[in-house]
Amino acid sequence: MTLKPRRTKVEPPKFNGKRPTINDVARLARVSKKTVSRIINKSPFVKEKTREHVDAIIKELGYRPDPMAQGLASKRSFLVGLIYDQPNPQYVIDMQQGILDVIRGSGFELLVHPCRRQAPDFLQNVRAFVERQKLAGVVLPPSVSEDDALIKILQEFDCPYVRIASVPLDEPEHSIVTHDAEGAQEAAEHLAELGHTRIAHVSGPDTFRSAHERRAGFVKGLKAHKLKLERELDVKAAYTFQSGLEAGRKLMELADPPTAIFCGNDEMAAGVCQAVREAGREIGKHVSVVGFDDSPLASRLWPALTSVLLPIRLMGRMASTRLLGDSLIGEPPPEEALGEVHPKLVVRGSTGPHRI
Amino acid sequence: MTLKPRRTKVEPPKFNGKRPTINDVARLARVSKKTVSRIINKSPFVKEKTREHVDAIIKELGYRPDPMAQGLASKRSFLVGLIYDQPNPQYVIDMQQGILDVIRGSGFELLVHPCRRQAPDFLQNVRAFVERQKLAGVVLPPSVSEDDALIKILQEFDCPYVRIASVPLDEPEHSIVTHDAEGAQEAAEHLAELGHTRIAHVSGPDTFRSAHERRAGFVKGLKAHKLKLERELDVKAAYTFQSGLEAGRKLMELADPPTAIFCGNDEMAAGVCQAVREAGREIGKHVSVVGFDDSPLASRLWPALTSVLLPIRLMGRMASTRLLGDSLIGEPPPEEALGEVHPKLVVRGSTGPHRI
DNA sequence: GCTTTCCTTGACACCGGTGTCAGGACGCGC
DNA sequence: GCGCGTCCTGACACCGGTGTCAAGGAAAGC
Repeated sequence: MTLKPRRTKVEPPKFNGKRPTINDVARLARVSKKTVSRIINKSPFVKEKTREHVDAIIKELGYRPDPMAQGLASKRSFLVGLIYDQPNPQYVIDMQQGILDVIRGSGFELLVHPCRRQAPDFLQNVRAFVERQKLAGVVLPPSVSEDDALIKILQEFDCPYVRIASVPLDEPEHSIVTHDAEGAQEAAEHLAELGHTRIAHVSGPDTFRSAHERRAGFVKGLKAHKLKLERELDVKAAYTFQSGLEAGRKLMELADPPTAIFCGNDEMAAGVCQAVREAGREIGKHVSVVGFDDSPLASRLWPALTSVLLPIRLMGRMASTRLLGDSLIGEPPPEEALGEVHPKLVVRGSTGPHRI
Repeated sequence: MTLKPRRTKVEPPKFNGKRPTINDVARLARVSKKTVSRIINKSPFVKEKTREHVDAIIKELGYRPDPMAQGLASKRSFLVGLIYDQPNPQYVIDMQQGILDVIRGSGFELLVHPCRRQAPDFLQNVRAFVERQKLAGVVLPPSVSEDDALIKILQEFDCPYVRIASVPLDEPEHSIVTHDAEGAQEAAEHLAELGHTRIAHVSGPDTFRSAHERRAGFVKGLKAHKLKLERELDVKAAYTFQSGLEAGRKLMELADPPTAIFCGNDEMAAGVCQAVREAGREIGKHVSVVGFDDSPLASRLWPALTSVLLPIRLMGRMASTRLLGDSLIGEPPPEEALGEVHPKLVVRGSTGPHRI
């Protein structure tokens, strides 16, 4: 309830009781409103001296352009859209936070638009959203980033976009690549090096490209150790806890159950852990489990989950930096200017050496 | 990758290659644009026949008013703000989802605005946000809902708001009450009825009213069973996993540690569970643990966490229903029209009878 | 010195709606 | 038939910016 006392309210000098407009600035600066407009838009065709003079008045008045008016006139808003179909709350929050890290203070705002890609009106819905809001750009995490029809619509409306994908796309300037396969490969090798040979995989749904990538990287990692993914140890699930639980039960019921399980994400890994326990076996001892995402959940489980870390917040920063580019004030930190990230395995208690 | 085939694109009849405007509608309907404006704003001063005629043209053209233009002219946008300072991702996601449940399809959109209430520029920041965007309304979950200075700013800009609070406020028409104390009381009684007498509490930070309420309700529940909260069993934490872990360790180091622990939220409960395990004791057997929120985390832990359920998504629906009221199409479901919710204890494996 | 060219600025229409207010149509009482 | 109130509609200015284009002034070329 008690907070530090705040600075006394800094009342910005108001004009005639209300917000100053571009007309007020123009009048006081004795220039046309068009010149003021040029200055707030950083047009290069303004004499240095004029700019300084007007900038001073702008600061004095505390003038800030009205986004609605700008939007109406220029047919482009200052809203960034985040369109997603993601079951994982932490992913969404981190992504939002990353985008906000970048746009904060730049005059842009974040509009969130969850959707269900499977819904029959998905495209109509997104089309209406994009068309009406005249978005400054949209960030597309998986799996919407993989929807070609959606991309077409965005192009049709000249709406800039950045796709976040697990593999390089044909338009690198509009994408952030996460190389999921590398992380999965690392996970497989980690388990193989612990001596496991009967290693199972619980994969995400077909509708996610990442599910394929993670599985493929995993298989590749196994192959590097002369192992392969047995058919009965290759289970499909849905990136949800419940589906992981069911997949885990199926694996535990096998005549010769696996001693290690790599899961396509942490939610499913949590479900698998529960199934392992139900079967009376101990995580990290009888059965090693690895997740993917390194969500907070991973460290809250017991034993804590070994998982593949994806720097989602950084990805959000990268995506919005790409999107807005020069519209932003100042140079972005170098790491944000990149277009790729690499997953990293975080080893915790849920994986341990194979016991005979 | 494979999705059900979608309906073929329903191309809305466009006007001259671009979106139809109010002028197009007016011209085709042979009325003034003002009359069209009246119709889209559901003004009662329009003859039934005129309305039908114009509505037909609107539908035929697929006309939708431009939110920017409406915003500029009416000085009010169609954006709903969610201003929050919440460490719990699941809370935020659920709240967002609840709001979106209601506004979807009504032309409103959701703008997210996380902030740190402790930051020196907190008020300036929110003020700028509200002033510039001319929000249709804002939803204020705890703890920002408890900030009187913030409320004043919103009133100053005539920005409608709904506060979500753990106790009734002095403006019931602008608030959703969650009665946290009831849930905490229920948790205390549950533990007492299991035979526990040395019951600890790990509370949230002072900056959250809910932390007080939950503690107070808990104490009340104890009192009903002639128990009281010992000073050494009353630990303050910060609603985070890490702080819960530290609080749990402190409790486990006591000469006479508690046999049951009620935590102000699930994150802290997860930390406490970990501390209990570190101390070599078993959850639900040697030490019972109860959380608050019933977040997904609760059911993913092992044993699953007994927790107090708060219907956050419903709260989000209620809040936005209140906010937008008549601007929404159709009647809201009765449950959403209410202004109160009541927490409910969900018993799982983390609590069990006291053993001597 | 005069013309040409480039740079800088402003006038004005326009973006797509809403607010104000005046005026026409209509029904009613006398 | 006239006056009056009610109901409905449209003309027009306006919201606060941006796009277009032409003009003014300075610098460069002859």
